[in-house]
Amino acid sequence: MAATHSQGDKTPRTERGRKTLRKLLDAAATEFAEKGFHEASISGITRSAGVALGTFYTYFDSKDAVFRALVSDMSAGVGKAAREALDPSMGALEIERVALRAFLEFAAEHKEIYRIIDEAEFVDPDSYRAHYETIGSRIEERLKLGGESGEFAPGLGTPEAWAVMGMNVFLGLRYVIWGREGDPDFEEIARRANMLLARGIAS
Amino acid sequence: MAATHSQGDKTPRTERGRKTLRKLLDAAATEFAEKGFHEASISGITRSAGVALGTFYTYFDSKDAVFRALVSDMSAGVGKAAREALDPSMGALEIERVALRAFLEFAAEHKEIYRIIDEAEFVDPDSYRAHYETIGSRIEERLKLGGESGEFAPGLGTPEAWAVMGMNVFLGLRYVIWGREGDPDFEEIARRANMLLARGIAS
DNA sequence: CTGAAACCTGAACCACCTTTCAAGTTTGTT
DNA sequence: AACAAACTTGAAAGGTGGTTCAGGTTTCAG
Repeated sequence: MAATHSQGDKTPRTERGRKTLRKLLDAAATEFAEKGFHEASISGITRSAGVALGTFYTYFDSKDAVFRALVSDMSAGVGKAAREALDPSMGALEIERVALRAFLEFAAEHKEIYRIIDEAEFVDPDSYRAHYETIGSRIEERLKLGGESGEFAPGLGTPEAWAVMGMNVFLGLRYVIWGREGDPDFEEIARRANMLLARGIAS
Repeated sequence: MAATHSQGDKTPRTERGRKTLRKLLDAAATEFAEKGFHEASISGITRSAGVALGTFYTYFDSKDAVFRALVSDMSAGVGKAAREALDPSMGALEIERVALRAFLEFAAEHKEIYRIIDEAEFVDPDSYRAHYETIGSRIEERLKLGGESGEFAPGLGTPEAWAVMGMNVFLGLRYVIWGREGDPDFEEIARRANMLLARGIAS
């Protein structure tokens, strides 16, 4: 997952190099999540990684480059986590419920990731867009599959997929990132969202 | 709408002052929307406003301050536009459809606003959160009203409200901000989202 | 008309940070 | 062991842009 960055030829060739790169990526994730892209500094990253300032440029061409590397790694991580939680033998509706619950749990354990991906809207718009279009396509596919199996209405498409994605993201924002005392747990949230999805809100 | 900013005592006292402040706010909105908060510069703002650099500090304490002033003005603008499109005599479901269509149309005409409010997540997190919590509360209220009138299921609350808000925001992102050739029009989007809301997606 | 307050000006100050580089150290291969 | 390539170092170059300020101009109440 950390192999295909294809920027010049900065890939480390020795064990020591690989370790330093890993330290830099971890430090960068923390630094960017804590301070945001612009407040974060390379010297902060190298300090917290325990290497000299110049070492950074052995592995990355620029501040933007390390941010981009992080976004694509993390976007891949989200996708992987979602795929692993799902089991094609489940019913279509059940899949959506489990996907949302898995998403909420993943978000809760990786809040940094979400701050970084959100900031990509401004620092690296292409990756940001690619991230949501990939997820949207995956949801759309699931909806179409559900339509074919007869569990979902026929004719569902991109608008419904983006509606579902928006639901999920905003429930994550409200109940994971901004969660409060006394909020319902993730299971309950996923259940209610699934109810909305299944029957709508009309009486 | 531009009266309550309460930062120190920088409110203009003469006609000339009010005009300069307006010019600065307009220029700042354009500059921030085009370049984003960090790439935008005070000197760019004052240049495009046609005043000297130092004049900026007659009206704002800092770059952050002018951004905050913009966010709260714009957040208020969004709320106002939504309220004006709605008519309490409409059915509860119809209200949601019209609200979404109005939101999409408003977003299409004020794309700058959305870039600025999104960036507030990083520059002015409190305003960002306040923005969505206000909108969420308003939706929740509508859902509860619909529940009382018997048009909606009883027991709808915060999770459903945030789900609806997320739907709307992401449909705006996909079809307004990232709209493509051949996309369905806003009326069609609102109709499909409303269908999902009414009956869900189960067959 | 007149003086004080409001407003405007733009050069200079200043703090901060990304990026470069020449010199030194470590690693791995022959 | 010995050498080249990989890696590390940190001082300093080079920029940027927010913020200040002392001095000038405009406004407006009395």
